[in-house]
Amino acid sequence: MKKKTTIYDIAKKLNITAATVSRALNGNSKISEATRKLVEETAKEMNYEQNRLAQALKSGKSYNVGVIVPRIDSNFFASVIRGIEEELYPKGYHVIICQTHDQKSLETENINSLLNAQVDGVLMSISQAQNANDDNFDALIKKNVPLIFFDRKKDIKGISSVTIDDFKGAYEATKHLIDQGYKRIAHLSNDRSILIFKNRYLGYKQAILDSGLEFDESLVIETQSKVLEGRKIMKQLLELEHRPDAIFSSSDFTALGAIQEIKEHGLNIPEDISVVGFSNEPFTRFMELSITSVDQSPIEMGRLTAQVFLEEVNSDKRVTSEKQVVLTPELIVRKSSLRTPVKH
Amino acid sequence: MKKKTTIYDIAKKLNITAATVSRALNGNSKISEATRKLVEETAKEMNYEQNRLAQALKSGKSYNVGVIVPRIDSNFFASVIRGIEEELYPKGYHVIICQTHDQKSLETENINSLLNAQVDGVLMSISQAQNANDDNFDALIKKNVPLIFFDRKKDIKGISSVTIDDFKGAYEATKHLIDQGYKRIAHLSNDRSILIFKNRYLGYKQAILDSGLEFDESLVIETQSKVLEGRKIMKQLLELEHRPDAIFSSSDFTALGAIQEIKEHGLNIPEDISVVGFSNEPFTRFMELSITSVDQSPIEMGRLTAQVFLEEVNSDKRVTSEKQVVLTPELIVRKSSLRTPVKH
DNA sequence: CTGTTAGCGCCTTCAC
DNA sequence: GTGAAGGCGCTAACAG
Repeated sequence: MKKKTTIYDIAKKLNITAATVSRALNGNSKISEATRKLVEETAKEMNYEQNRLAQALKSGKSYNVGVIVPRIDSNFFASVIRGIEEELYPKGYHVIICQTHDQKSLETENINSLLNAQVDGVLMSISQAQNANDDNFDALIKKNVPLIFFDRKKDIKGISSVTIDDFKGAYEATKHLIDQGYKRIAHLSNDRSILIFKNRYLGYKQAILDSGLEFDESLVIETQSKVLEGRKIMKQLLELEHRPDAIFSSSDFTALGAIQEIKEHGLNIPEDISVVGFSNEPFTRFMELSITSVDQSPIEMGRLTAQVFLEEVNSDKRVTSEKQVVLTPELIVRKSSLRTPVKH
Repeated sequence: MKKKTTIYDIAKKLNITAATVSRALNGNSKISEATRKLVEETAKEMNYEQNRLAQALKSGKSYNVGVIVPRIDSNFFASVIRGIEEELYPKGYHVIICQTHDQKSLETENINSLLNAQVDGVLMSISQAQNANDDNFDALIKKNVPLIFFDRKKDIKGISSVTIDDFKGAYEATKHLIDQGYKRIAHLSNDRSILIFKNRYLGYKQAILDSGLEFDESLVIETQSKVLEGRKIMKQLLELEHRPDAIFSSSDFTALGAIQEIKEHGLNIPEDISVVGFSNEPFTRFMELSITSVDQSPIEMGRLTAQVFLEEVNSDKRVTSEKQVVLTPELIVRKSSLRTPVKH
């Protein structure tokens, strides 16, 4: 690597000290307009660029934040990340992205690795926990590294979070099905130790109870957010003596799998069985049979998460009580659940 | 943040110097087994962790590498990134991911930003260039920061790359169509100043010429890798007096758009029009009408890219000639192009 | 307003 | 084998 110019080089050239150069470059108020200009010009002339590593060492801040998600190849997480970046880049922060692939071991590894890299904070969506994995967060909390959950959170005292109102989203999705006349609505759930899935389940349940329909726990099935899992589960449901006439899935991917299976069994959607997903992944719109889903405004979620982080990192009092931001979901009705077909 | 223990703390406790501690921890040979053990134990005991910022400042290496891609919410790029991570994490590197969203301005911004963060290298897939954007790379090259292209590359002297044989992939895809008896094959291309698209075009063209069919340049259309673009273009093609009977698309997303448009016009796939995409995105498999596509083994591509980076960064002679790794693509035949339907 | 000094945490000669 | 000293590049406290 070519030798880079430092503030000393500038100082020497101008017969002043490095400190002065530093001050001039950092907008310190106690500096003459003349030298400031001079320094700035010379800096540009000499192609000076601040060494962030040195600055980081000095300040103890790396200006890197870690973002941990289950995976990045879903539009939802990719969009949240985009929102985070949009908010953080202008403030000089970089984002290090880690994927857990829903494995606890990777989650642990990622956290340690980020800690080791001296990140200034960690924004994360937790992975599916085979068992409680709170110890993963302990390391962060113990070191007082700002931790903020988005979407998939756990309730931990003092930890802020940005989520959507999953209960409401699920409630409305289920109510939409009920309003259409469906009576036996199954719910494809997911690991309910993760709050979003728990809340979607509760919203679903409440909608059913509120409508006076019978709530049948056996129609609630926990699975993973994967197309093939959706197929597998749907297959079981179709073999039921008294099969469901509608599906509310906590994931678009499982919903897609369910749809495939339903069609393969020669049934029609939404006439025989109606399907609603969750997340509003782009493919739900692009399918020939477009899928009704719940939008989570992921970019907004990312921006808000970043903002909460910035607030925390810029406040000295580290004992601030946590902040819980909750976004409102939006049901997007499409063909897969609408008995009177609409154009979309 | 709680005060972290440094090598000085360990030194003080053991009545030795920080230098000795450093040596013990770094596996320096000239150190007694006794003190090494002692130091290691005390380090663990005191919860010591190396401050990577300090080490970075000292060594001039940040152990961060930048990865720049057009977007991360496509399975292809997400998978390449996964491959890169798998290779780099064990070596202590972190990956900073940047998206260009195919905008040149963002590409420039990202490069500068990464440079500013003192990354040890940049692995990138270039964005669609409205005009030549070589100056973007100049900054990197000038600073002697290892730059490695994957997938979307430019031919720049001294810059290594990892790609697949796009010509071959396109040739085989086109040949597959020809073998099925299709005679008027259109090609949905993309910015051909990017080599992958140029090569896919050339492979397509060669397959047609080799088969004795007439090559019609008007059936080659440049567009963007987006579903809606695919629809738009397909609409135009369908209005042609002598419309094509097959489509070879350089992108799965455009292929999907084309398929939607074809269906909407009441035509059958693959009977009336056959469609082949490129990239083997998961949705091509999951569609009811599964889409024939060309697999690019993205994870492998990521791993190889990372390996090339590691080689470069670990060799002193910075004037090594570039390395060009080329992977072999694989055509995955599915319903959208196979006249005798198969199960998939 | 600007110079001096010191230190962030680590590593690497150079001595002994 | 280990200690002493200096420096990576920058900034902040203290002088003046």
